[in-house]
Amino acid sequence: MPPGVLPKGARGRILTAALRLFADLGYGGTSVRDICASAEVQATTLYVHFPSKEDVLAEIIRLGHEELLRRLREALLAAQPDPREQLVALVRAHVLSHCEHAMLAVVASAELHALSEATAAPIRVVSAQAERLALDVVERGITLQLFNCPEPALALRAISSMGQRAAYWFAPGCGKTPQQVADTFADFALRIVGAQNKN
Amino acid sequence: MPPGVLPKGARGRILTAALRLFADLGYGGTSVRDICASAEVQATTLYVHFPSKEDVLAEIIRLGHEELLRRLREALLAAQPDPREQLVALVRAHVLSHCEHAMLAVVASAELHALSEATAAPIRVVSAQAERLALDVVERGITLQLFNCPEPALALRAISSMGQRAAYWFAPGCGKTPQQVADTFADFALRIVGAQNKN
DNA sequence: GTCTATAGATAGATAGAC
DNA sequence: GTCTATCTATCTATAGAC
Repeated sequence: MPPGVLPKGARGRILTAALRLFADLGYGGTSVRDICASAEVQATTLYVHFPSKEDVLAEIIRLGHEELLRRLREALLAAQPDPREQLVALVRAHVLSHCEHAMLAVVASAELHALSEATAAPIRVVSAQAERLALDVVERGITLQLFNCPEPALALRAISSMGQRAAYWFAPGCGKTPQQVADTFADFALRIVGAQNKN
Repeated sequence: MPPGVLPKGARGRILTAALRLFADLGYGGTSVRDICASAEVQATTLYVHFPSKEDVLAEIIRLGHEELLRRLREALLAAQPDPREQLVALVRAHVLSHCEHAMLAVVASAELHALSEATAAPIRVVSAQAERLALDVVERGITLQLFNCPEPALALRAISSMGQRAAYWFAPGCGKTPQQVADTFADFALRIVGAQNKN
């Protein structure tokens, strides 16, 4: 879990335990009893802090998507105005977030379908804002003739796919550091959009 | 479901219904009763054809991975010996398979963790064979100095990620045909590995 | 907030008549 | 192979004493 967003006490322990179990066994494969046992609270204490098991999942997924959007915004703000640098900054932040908070990213994307449509709707808004950030950068790069990319929408799908899947295969000790993966995938993103060399 | 692999009669209907439900609700979110109702058989008929719900999932996942491997092998055999053509053929087959059998691909990858390790092991072997095909092509391209690719393992991760994720977002009527996606992603793959122009 | 007890529904799986 | 009936376990969620 990203630092600072986790409530203290039983509520925070429940979220942490639920995240780990949802990532391992899936939402449907995890019981409220499992979560409470892992959080070391009584089997019914979850209902003191959340109305239902689904609300626990919703909170985790919301935290996941908001954390990603926050990091993408931060990266874009700190980048030089050159679309190439902006794309590199976005991809690096995207990949790092997925490697460093792999379980959160997995649950946030794989279990979104388990939420009711009403619960998922505001989360989809956050997710759409993140896509918008990247689309604006790519379109500006094309307009400035710095990118040679006939299918920008598919290019974005491809680039975000690389980062999303990293949450599944990346593990500390897999032979790469998150920074190496982020740097390499940022280079791949530049190749995909057909970025001109800087010099 | 790919043609020709589906048994006739109740067993085939059960597999078809289970695939749709696993894709929509997840393995843990689907009950045996749901499957039988959707397959229009009695609630206990599933146990005539399968020892357990997990065996239904295992069969679906096995079919999914074997179908993908079959298509990749076929594509590679039909390709010119130039690593660039081979990579294009593999990526096209990979993307087409994931677009045309999206539910199968989603279930085969997302629910693999729901299988016991003993059941998953032979399926992982099939999956490893598919990776091997692609790795051999990329390494040969590097050896022949047709590819400029300092991180071949990460390049393969990136390329397979594009195709895998396509199963999630692609839908008939999304504005692209499977062929368009396949052609575009094959081009992205060439860009990622830094393929030299042919002329 | 934490405990025991338990409601009410549903899960996977089985038995046996036909 | 199909049906009815059902076993046993487990699920989410609630009630109420402390």
